Amino acid sequence: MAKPIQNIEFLGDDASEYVAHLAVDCAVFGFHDGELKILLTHWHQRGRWSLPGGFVRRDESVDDSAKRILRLRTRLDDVYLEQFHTFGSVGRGDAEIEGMFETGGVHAAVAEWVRDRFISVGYYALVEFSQVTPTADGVLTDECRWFDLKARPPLLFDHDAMVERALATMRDQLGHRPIGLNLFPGTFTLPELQRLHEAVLGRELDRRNFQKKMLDLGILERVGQRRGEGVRRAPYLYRFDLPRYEEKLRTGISMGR
Amino acid sequence: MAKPIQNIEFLGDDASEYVAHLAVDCAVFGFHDGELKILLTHWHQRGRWSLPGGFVRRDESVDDSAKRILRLRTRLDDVYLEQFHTFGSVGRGDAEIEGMFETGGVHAAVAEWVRDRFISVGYYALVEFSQVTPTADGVLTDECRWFDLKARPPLLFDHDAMVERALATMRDQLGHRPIGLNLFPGTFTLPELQRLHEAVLGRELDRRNFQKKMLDLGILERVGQRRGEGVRRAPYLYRFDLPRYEEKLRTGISMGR
DNA sequence: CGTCAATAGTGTGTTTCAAACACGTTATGT
DNA sequence: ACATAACGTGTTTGAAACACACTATTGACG
Repeated sequence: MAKPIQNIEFLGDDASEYVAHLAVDCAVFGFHDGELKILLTHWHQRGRWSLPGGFVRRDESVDDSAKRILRLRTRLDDVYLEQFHTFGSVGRGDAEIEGMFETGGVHAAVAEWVRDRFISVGYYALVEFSQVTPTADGVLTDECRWFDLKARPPLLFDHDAMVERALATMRDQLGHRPIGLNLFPGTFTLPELQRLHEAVLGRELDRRNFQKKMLDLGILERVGQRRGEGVRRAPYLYRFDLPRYEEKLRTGISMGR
Repeated sequence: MAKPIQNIEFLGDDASEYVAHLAVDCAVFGFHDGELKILLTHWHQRGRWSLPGGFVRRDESVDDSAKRILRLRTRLDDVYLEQFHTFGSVGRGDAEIEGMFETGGVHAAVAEWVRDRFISVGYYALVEFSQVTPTADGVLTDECRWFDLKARPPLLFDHDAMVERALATMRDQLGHRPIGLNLFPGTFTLPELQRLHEAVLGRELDRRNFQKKMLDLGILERVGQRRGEGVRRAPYLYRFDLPRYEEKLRTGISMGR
């Protein structure tokens, strides 16, 4: 095992700027090469991965904490973010934290603070894959990168359960908000959008009904034909018609399941 | 205004048994006389009402806190309980707490603790109206009783927003879990069940489709005919067929909207 | 060099089932 | 008998499931 952490400067010298017992973890989703991706950070002492997380400053809302943590790990502002569940078991992560912090050092109080009981508020984020610059904090974690959701490693703490819950929430929301808007750059094709929905739902959809439904919503605008990259017909490119999209959000979208 | 509180024994002498900054609030729903009811507690210093709430003990999960708080206010065990959202704004409830606690007393440290920033985890509960014995804590609150959801008073803190969110969550769940099981005593009639669904959804449903759907689920069992209470035909009584109900929960219920 | 197979996308159906809506019947008490 | 509310059996409508045909692109090959 790697040596215990002594430098916990990122918390401030005495952690007094942060709300005790409270953490935020983010399930950050992207979409690339027809696959749903998730952003993970690597804990060098454990040699294992977790969701990006952080603590709540005394002067910011929990929502704002999530935004800040996300900005630190992705270098992105204005990200689509939604709280999905709060995790408050007694033992969550004790085993993983054990031995990770120096108890006798200058930051003994901070080590104590970190090893105390924690409740974590879970958020999920939808981001444009190509816009993200994955960034580790360099203290607890030494690497931050995308994983294929389906091929992700087992995670630290209770983060596997968090991912499952985040996905379940996304599935529920998929009928009410077209999450493609946040995951794609300006334009995309209907087959891409469909693959995204399939990845979230975990099952295949009927192309004809899917296209009918999406186009009938009236929030998509065809912008041209994409140059084909292989031996096949080129699909049309679309973009979201933002005014109509906002209107639909108000009246309540229904995109079935 | 009433005099500040000095006796905060319910927290323990120094609040050290509780997790700082963390609270739990419960939206407790019942159903009676064809109306959806909510349980509220009255703060005598403020002369206003709030959701029943409490703090998280260091040795219990947040879910268990909610169960304990519920037991204290309803005298009921084994209640259907579900977390719906965590509220973490910076200013939530500052104005209402201000001046409610004695600062110079024996419990100065506790007063400090209570007036510090709080994040609250919201739960909603579904209970059998007639089984509940509403019980105030007698310290912060002097009364606890049912209100018609539609005729509830404006609540303290951010509890109005909490109720709205709890209802929104219930509406989403209504399609997946037949919440009637938790709100009714053993037996009930289909018109009653429909009125419940209508109260949650906030709109009327078609009786014929509703009955068809509910009966086709195969989780209801007709047990007899109720004596009519007025000038009308008596409706049939039903009860949930628990084994089939559990089975349906596994395979995933769909009751439309 | 044309055409054909392979691939992936698009367009227009029919069938099937659930939601919306109409109408008639049954039980009960005044 | 009539007023009331519950119950039962429809038809119409719209969305989901599923079938089939057409289009565009490119590389292989006679």
